[in-house]
Amino acid sequence: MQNTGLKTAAIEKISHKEYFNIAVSVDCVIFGYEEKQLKVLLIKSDLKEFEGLWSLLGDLVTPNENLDDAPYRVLLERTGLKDVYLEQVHSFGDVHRHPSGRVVTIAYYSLVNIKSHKLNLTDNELHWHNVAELNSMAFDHKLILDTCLQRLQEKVLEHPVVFNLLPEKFSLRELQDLYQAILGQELDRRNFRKRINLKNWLVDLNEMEEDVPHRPGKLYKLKSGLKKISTDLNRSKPVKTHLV
Amino acid sequence: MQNTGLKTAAIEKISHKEYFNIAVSVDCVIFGYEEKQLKVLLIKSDLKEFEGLWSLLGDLVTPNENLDDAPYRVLLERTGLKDVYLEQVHSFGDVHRHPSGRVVTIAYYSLVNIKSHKLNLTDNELHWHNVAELNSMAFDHKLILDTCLQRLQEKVLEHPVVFNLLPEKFSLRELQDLYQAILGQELDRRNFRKRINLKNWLVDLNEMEEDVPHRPGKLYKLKSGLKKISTDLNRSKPVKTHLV
DNA sequence: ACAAAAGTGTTTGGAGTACACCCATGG
DNA sequence: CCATGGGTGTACTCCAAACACTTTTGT
Repeated sequence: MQNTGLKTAAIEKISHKEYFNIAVSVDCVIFGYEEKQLKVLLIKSDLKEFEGLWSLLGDLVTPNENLDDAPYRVLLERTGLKDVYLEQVHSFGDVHRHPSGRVVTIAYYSLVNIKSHKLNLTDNELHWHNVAELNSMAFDHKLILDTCLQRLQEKVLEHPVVFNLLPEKFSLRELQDLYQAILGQELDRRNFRKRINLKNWLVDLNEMEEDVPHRPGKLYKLKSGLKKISTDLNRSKPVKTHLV
Repeated sequence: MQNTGLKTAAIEKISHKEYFNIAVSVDCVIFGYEEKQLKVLLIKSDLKEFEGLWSLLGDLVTPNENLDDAPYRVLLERTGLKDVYLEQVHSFGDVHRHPSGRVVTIAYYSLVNIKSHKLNLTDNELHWHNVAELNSMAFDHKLILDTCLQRLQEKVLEHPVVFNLLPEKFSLRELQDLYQAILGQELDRRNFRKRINLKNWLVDLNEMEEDVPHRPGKLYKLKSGLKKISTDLNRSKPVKTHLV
């Protein structure tokens, strides 16, 4: 083969080395649910510039880990949880978004059951915040949170993901409360039940709630086969056009 | 104020400098439309590793440009077009996705009218490819293309974006052909027209097609106020729940 | 006259929405 | 018996889908 004018990757790397000067991070919007409120797990910023403000859990991507593995690592390190639901949402890369230097961050949200990891967050400066009450945050993290919440709101309408926030067994009332917390609006009970029924996501356990101060409701669980945990790129169905 | 244990950004930068070792690029899936086929603008790979394969138009993000500005720059440099429609889609960052080193790329798609920039692509190795006929590409660009196409397919169902691919004036037949090319399926003419009518996107120009070898159709244009060009984060309406 | 596409309407089914009453349990 | 939520059905409207004939123009 002659000299074709093509360059090898090795040569290209040399010619571009001044560009390898941007850090890449991931930020995780870790959603939880408790007492009828959607929560997000935050940490007190350790940067002087943002003293007193809260920030998302994130970390720089290390040179030898895949981008999509980084948020799993962050989750594991911070909450001890594996097999969480994670979805990549959006990248944020304004020049001055981070005071330490040029950091492009890729935002993910995850859904975790608060009860299942009460343990790991006693010592550090981690706290669950009510999403509805959050105002300013460190960096551009409020924007990231809003973007992820919006994505979650769209997601839950069509996909059975909220079950990652609930215990194994739950009543329809609990499920409805959760949807209301995520969507930020009240839903009609009868229509909600019809709609959930149509989705065919649930199995009736033939068990009842206990220790409730009123008539107990039936308990359900997510139908097996509808994997709770999954990543983003799993559209197997064709596009629903509504245009055919 | 005492020493609070907080670090300044400058100090943090020093402690993390070994991480500023990943390059960030953007890759643009530039869609066009011609002869009833959805096209994508590609360039012959200049890397020996991918000799003979085609790749998306992309570039490294420079240290002093905002992430979302980078794809505009790429578009401008490659096609001479400003004010194109651009949407950020997804980030790809597997460790070995790029032979030159660690490169995390953020994928965007854009919609351009092929006719409006015929000029700039004579010299270089740029060509419009039929999306439906593309198989292997350089890097992970086939995956990126597929992801962007999927996003485009979802987008066009609800948002008036396809008009960026059409001339100012068009017939409903042309519009339907375009939707069919994007969605990869045939649509019923009567239902399609009803649906488009419901969307209320178009203005009837009271003009007719000319020089067609059959009965001419009426011409329409996009209603003004429905800006053709826009970026991603412009959801003003609340979530449509279908659950209230 | 023929070819090619424009233009148009009806019927059916499914799903969203609004809405009100009785039931079961704990206190 | 009261409070609290559980559980249910109907009527209406809107939209998607399937489907066929007549009209207009160029050749």
